[in-house]
Amino acid sequence: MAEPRPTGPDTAHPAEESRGEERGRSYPFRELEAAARKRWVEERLFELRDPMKAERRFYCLNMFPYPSGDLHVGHGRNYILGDAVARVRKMQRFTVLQPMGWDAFGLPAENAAIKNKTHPAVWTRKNIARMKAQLFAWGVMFDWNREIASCDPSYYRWTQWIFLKLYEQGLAYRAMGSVNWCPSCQTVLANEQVVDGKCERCGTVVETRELEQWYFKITDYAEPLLRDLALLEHWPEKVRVMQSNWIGRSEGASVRFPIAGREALLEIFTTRPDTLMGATFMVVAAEHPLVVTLASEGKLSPDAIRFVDRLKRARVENRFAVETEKEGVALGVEAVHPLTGARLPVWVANYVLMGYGTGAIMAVPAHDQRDFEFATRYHLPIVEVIRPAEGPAFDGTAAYEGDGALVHSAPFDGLPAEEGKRAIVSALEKAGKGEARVNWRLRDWLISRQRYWGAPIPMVTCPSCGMQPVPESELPVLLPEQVEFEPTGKSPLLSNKAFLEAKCPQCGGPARRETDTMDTFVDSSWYFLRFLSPKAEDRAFDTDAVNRWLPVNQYIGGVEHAILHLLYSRFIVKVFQRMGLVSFAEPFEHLFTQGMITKDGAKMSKSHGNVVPPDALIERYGADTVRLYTLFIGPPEKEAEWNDRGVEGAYRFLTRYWKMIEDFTEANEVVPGSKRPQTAGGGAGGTAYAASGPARDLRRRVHQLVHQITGDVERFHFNTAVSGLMQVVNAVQEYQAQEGDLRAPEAAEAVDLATRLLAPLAPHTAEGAWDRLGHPESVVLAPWPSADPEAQQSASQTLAVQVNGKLRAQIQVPAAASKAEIEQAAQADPKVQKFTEGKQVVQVIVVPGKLVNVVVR
RNA sequence: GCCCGGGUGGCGAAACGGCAGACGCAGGGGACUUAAAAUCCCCUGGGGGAAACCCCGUGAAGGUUCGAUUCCUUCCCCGGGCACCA
Repeated sequence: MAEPRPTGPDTAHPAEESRGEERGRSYPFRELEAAARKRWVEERLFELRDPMKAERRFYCLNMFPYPSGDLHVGHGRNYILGDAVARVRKMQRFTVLQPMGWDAFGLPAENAAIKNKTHPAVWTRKNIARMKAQLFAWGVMFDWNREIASCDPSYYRWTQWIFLKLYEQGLAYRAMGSVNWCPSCQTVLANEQVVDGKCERCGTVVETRELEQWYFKITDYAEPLLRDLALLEHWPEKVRVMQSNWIGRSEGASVRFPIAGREALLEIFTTRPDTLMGATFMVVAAEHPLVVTLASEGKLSPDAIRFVDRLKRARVENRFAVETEKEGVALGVEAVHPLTGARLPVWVANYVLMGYGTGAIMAVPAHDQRDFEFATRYHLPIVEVIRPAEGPAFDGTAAYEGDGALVHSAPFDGLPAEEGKRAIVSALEKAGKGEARVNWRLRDWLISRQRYWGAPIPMVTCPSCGMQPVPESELPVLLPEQVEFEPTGKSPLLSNKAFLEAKCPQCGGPARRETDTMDTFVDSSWYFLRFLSPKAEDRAFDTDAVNRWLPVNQYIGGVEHAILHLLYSRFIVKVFQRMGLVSFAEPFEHLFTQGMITKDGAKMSKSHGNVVPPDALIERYGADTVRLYTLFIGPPEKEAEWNDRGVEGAYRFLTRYWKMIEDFTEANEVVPGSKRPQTAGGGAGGTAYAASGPARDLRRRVHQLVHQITGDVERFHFNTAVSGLMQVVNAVQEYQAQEGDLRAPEAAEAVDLATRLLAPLAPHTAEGAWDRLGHPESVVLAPWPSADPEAQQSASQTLAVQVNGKLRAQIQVPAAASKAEIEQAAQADPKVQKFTEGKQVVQVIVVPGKLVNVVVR
């Protein structure tokens, strides 16, 4: 994947004369864009040479894409935002790393390959070339020397190495379990890849199967993963909440109920140990070991057998339907209450899930609505044990789930619920029947896939030594080229004999290679570390460079990765931190999730037929127009509707900007690319500025806008930054209309500032303008302007005057006017007097620089 | 059900508690042109008025405040996340 030369893709457009269209003439974007990109590549302006030499580093990262083929304008938003941020930081004198890579393993390549009878590698490489050319055409500049692709053996070798490290730590294990099975993709899926009971990829309803699979023990890290969300203050609140919900911590108690007449214990988890004395029966899930044991002993009633079978089948078909009425069957066994010794019947029911807690609950119908409904239906006893100090208590029509004090719970009667919890838990501890416990919703990460296009899991099974990891020195375990990858439900790698045969690393005897491949989320959980040493052959990543450059300063991507990718990446980094391989706890400092771009109210997709391809737009208006419109369309974190007419507006603006540059250079006889001394620089000293008049007004306005735009860019408000730039050009135009030319130093300064502000947003046009303005250096290297606070000041100020909060007049006062003078001027205004006449002025509020409010009665 | 967002002109949207609608799109009028395109100028939230001006207006209703699109309470609608989670 690595390019030997520091060049962009060779499909870049040559400067081409516009065919018949008048557009290209007044604003020659084709020539400008070709020349600018050529210059950036030739001058290697976007390459990070030595990571260890960077003084002020800025790591700007876009989530690397899956190479699915053509990019549309929605994808573009992501890269345009990142590019704008990177360019601003560069102008602010940061050493910037903005790399790009390809999340290149995965099912679509395989499916496309099956359809088109090509190899997934061929399809993937073709798409990468295509997408790279598109990115280049957008003027999005990455450090292509650092390009990586997760399907490249030089990369997945280290994905396999990571697997081995996790295996060494006991964090990778193989186990039997209920797994999500997609019958269409013919593979297992992680919990995170199942959305509304359907396969995230293809939308097929997912089935549950009992299979032996590989897992990463992410649950070991549940606590730090949750706790450290607090460190991510620069992440959107929304994403942190989603992660927090997904990890799902709940505090409560683990309680063991002996089963009458058996050795077995029924262990449950509850968040309400205070209601222990109100437990009147027990419920287990259909898949619970107790049910399995009873079935194998032939002790299940025919009713129970039928019920359990039906439930299991229903779960396969529609296990996510919540509206189902609560149903169950008594198992014919009894649990013994750990504190009272009471006998509680054990039921199996549809509303208890094996996947959470222990798959068994104590039912407290008076204080849990689900238990209440079940108890009512099957006429099970209900005991009230919590009663509020005031207000409605349990009344027999619905469960009371609120707070209160314990009743019918001797010897705990009268205790407030919180104290009751503690007292009951300690009583359980004393009796050896339970203890306080934290329960997590998070499950282990299922990483094996029975598909071809992924990194092979580096394990072998030896008939005499058992399961053995492949030694590091033998990595990578290469993915064989010759396989049948038609999905059969079994790994395609089984079809390649040569691949299957391995040598046992322990005894040297014949062994069999693991044929599952890894979930592609493993590939993407560490790629951001690889960019610092993308070609290293002796290690996954360079610890020193990574410690210097991470956490990533700005990570940008779609909110659809809020859970999966971001959680896994955080997990892997935490594992590495514990191993001493990295010195930071979190991989991404600032996270920005951009909104989707829709067309005709829907997400762009081939099936909707509403995809807006960028190529024709770039051909017609130029990349800068597309960039500017994309940034202007709305707040970047929000969804936005694409509007072709809006593109015209951006084009018109750039045309006006370009006319401004031409008028300016003509009026001042500037020679492009000359070393002519600059007319003005951001607040350059020694330049004589007019004290008043249109030139002074222009300067003030422009400096105010520099201030505004700098703040906008800092806060990702690119839409208002573009609007601010439009106002700069409008101000210059108005000035020109008034004064007739652009020869004043204030005009020169305005043109200079406008160009530097434009540089990150419409970089090609700004580059061309910068050259016309006489700068020998690229605008990429120009300093970001700073607003002169003094220039923003005005000699007089316009204040709004309100009477009782209603706007009534405008007054002009000197900037230095005192509060008393302002009050007086406001009350002297005839329009104000109209409303204050005959009334008593109670109070006058003066907001400096803004308004005056005269309060009358 | 719980937790996040969000509701502002014809449209995309602006607005540290301080002049609601910046900037742009669309629309209307005009200039230039034989004409069109492009470009430039003016108008463009609703109502009243000849005008000056006045009244209303940020999903709804209340509240806090000299002043609320902004803060608080309740409710309605839209988008997203989680969900028989014990």
